[in-house]
Order: sequence, then C-alpha cells, then structure tokens
Amino acid sequence: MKNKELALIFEKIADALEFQGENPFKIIAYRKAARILNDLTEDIAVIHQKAALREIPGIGEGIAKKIDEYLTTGRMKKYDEVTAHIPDRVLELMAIPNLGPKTVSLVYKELGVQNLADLRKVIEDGSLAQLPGMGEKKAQNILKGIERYEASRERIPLGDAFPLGMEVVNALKQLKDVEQVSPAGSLRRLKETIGDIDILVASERGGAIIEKFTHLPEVVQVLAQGDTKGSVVMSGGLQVDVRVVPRDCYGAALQYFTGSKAHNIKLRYMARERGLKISEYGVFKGEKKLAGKTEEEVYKMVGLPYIPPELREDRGEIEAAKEGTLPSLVQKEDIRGDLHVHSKYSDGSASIREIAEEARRMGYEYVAICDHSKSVRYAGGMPEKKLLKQMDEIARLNEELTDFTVLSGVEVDILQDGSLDYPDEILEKLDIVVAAIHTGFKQKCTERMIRAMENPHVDVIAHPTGRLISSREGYDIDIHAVMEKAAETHTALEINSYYDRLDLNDVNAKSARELGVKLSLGTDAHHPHQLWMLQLGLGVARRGWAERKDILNTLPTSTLKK
DNA sequence: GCCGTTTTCGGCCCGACTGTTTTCAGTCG
Repeated sequence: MKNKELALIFEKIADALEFQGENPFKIIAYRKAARILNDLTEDIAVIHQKAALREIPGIGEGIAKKIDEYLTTGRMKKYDEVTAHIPDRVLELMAIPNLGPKTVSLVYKELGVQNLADLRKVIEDGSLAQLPGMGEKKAQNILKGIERYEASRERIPLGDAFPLGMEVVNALKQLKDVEQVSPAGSLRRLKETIGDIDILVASERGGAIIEKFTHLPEVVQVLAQGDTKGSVVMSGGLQVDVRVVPRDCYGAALQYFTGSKAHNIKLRYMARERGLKISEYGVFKGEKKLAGKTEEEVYKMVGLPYIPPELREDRGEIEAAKEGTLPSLVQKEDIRGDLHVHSKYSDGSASIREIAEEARRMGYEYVAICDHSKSVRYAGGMPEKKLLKQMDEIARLNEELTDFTVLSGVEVDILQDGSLDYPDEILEKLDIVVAAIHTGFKQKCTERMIRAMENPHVDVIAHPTGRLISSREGYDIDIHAVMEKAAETHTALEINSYYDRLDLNDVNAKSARELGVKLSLGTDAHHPHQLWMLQLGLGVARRGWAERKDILNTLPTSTLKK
C-alpha cells in the first residue's frame, strides 16, 4: 500500500512550502491530505483505480492529480521541485520546539545553517542572536528547544501516559480550591500515542494550584509557571501541562484543549457561519458570551449534540452529529469480560484461579484463558496433553465458582501454510478459539489468515496486523481483505488491548465495524495487574465508533458461548 | 490547495505568550 508513502510525501511538501513562506492555507491543504491518507484503511491505489479520489473530502483537483502522477509514474514533479534546492536536514530543524519555519529559513539563508550541529554552532558563537528580530533570549530558547527535542523525540504509548496522567489528575483533585479536573488533549481522546499530557482545572485560584503542581514529587524540570498555565517535565521525560480556568469557562476550555485541532477548526468554522465565535473562554456573539460552562452548551450553540472526545478527530463525526447519526458508543459498563488472557500454562505468570479472582473483582462475568499453542516454543506453547489438563482445571474451577465463568480458550498459532497448530478434534472442545500469527511476518499473511478463518472453530483473529506501537511495523497484510473474510465467515477481529499493540487500531476498527465485523476486546495480559488495559482497547473501540452490539464481549455468558 | 443555498473567486479558527519591537512577527497549542 502506498498510502503512508504518499502521506509522507505530502507532509514533506508542506514542510518545504512552509520553509519557503508559501501561502499558509496551501500548506494546511497538503497536511490535511497527508492526514487523510494516514487514516485511510482502503488502498489508495484501489480508490485511484475506481477514479474516486475526488470523492474524498480534502482531496481536490491538484492533489488528486499528484496522487495519480505518483501512482502511475512513481514520481511527483511538485515534490521534486519544492525539495530540489533545500538540503535534506534543514526541514527536520522545524521539529525543534521554539524554532519555526521563519527562523529556520532565516538562519539557513543568512548563516548557512543546514543541520543541528550548524545550529548549535551559531547559537554558541552568538551569530544567531545578531540576526534581525533575534536576540540572546531567543537564542537561549532555541537551545532549550534543542534539548527537549533530543530528550523526547517520540510520542509515548497511551498505556504509559494514562496511569501517569491519572496520577496527576488525582493529585490535583486533592488540592484546596480545585473545583473540577479532567485530562484533556490526546490523552482524553485516548489516542494510541501521546505527545504530552494536558490537564484542565477549574478554579478561581490558578497561581496557587500551579505552584503546587510544579512542586509535585515526580517533577524534574519546570518549563513554565504562571497564573493560568504550568508546564513541567516528569521523571521519565514526559511533559505535563496544566491549565487553570474559572468555572464558567470550564466547558469551553475543556472542549478547546481536548481537540483535536482538525475537529476544533471545523467546529469554529460552523460557529462563524452562524455569526458566532468559539474560543477557550466560551461561545460569543460579538462581545456577548452565550455559553461556556459545559461542553454540551458549546456544541449546542452550533446546533450539534454532544460529541464524545474519542470521536473528535474530524473523521466524519461532525457530519454525523449534524445528521443525528452519531453512534451510541460502547461503554465501560457494557464490557462483561476479557477474552484473551495468558496463564502459567504458557508464558503468563499467574494461575487461572488468580486471574479469575482479579477478573471477578473488576466486575466481569467471565474471562477467557487463551494460552499459546504448541509451536510457539519461545512462549511456552502447550502440547495437546497440557491443554487438556488445563481444560480440566478450568472445568473444576467453574464448578466451584457460582457467579463467574472461566472460558476455556486458546491462542492457536496460524502456521506457515495457514493451517492451525491443533487438530479440529481439540479445537471443537474449547469455548473460544483465538487464532494468531506469531512467525513468518512476511510469509503470505493474508492468505494464511483467510485460511484460518475458513476453519469453523476459529472465533477470533488476535492482533490482526501484528504491529507493535513502539517497535514493529506489523505483518505484510491486506487488512481490508482480512476484514471482508471476517465479515463473510462471522469471525470476530480482536482489538488487542495490550498497551503496545492496540491492534486493530482505531481506523481499522471503524472499517471493520462498517463491514459488519464483530470486534473482540482482549488484553493479552500475562499478569493479572495488566487486566486494566482493557480500558485502552475500549478507547480504541470507541475511537472506531463501536457500539455495544459491535463488541463480542458485551454479550452475557450463555449468548457468548452459543 | 480546497471549497461553495451568501461565492468558480476569495475566503480559509482563535488566542496567548514571548521577545523584539515603537506596532508586530513568530511560535505554540
């Protein structure tokens, strides 16, 4: 698929145009095209073949032509032109905080700065500070920006940011004069990776709260501290921003700081059409403030129902809200169990009883034990005999438990030829069969998965794309073909909720749902204290517009078994 | 570059902060 490739090209064109001081709206158009391509699950080449490029909102004549050119010839003249006279590393400098396109362009033209090393040099020898509009303070700010850039170039997985964010939220809740606290930004939208943690506080005493915040024990560096905003680096290198607003702006501010940027831009455009203005302080008609205390009010002023944070990505939610077709998203209370947990029988570290106890404590009705099958040696895959023994233990445990069910399952390997790691006689005895690829990521993965789904005993495909957020691209796979087969064979696709997987991801989950595929939430936990991660998978499901009926594990035990 | 029951041309989201400025440019979120 060339989707990501094209997205990268448009992103680079945007960078180059920004560097050259082009019309900002043109730049926005290229960035938007890049975002759309990144979010697309369908192969852009297929859309191109159907001559349907122009039907995608945000893709107009110019960009459609460029996509066509690239797919037909493998080159894009525009890209070659705009990048021709800019050294490769220069554009990367724009990613440094406090350093934007104007300054990069200036130091390049005036001082010949072409890379990070050059930049450091002109700061140290003072020549940057001499440039028009520059000064010593600006130079020092850029230097700080370089430090931050080098310290945390990467976004971190939601699963790392989430517990830390909640810790800070809880610490702030304890403070005097704090009326309301909420995560904001990408953390509140439960995006799979987080750049920095944003937290919003309602209070009339901002200064005191920010003061306390910047002195939390985990803080290693204070980046900014004022009456309304504080910004710190926590141990581990993650940046946390806290903003304090008066209570009558809290809703507007929460809406504003939750984003996404694209969602907010569209919303404010709608406000303009109605002669209104939306800012973090409220909704205004001229000088007059019309709303701001709650998010609901803000949406209402532009004629929309409340839109849950997870949907706010400008992926059609505003249009759906207008038409009254927003999904009624699956909720935490709807989830009745975890459908993918490992025990000591393979590479997990807890007994089945311990897992069951923790799952019950969490309010679940069931948990599915799905240990590895025999071929997965490195993960302690079970020979048939061991699996039978496990089934036995589960049966005995279930006799003992009155209000809880342990489901006997397996994570059976899909072998190189697409056959399964256990014979059908074994698989048919199990409550749930989850099939997965663990080896041969480049070997005909699509065909293998399709063949696995043709086996009537396979209920779920685990981590269907195989990606790891922090380290791995995933299988060489046509996920769209897999989804279509899943719909045809009534196989569920997993939203693996382990923090580094989140696989399917949000956009794939949305496509799957649109094709009528059921989704299965499982943590892939190897220890009971990882069961909380189902919240992350639930976030992905909600970001994928999933309703209760789309999720396998909203079913009660008896229906699920059937 | 995109888009259209106010437009095929002329718009395109909004405010804060900082540092360099005599009224504003650049950067950020």
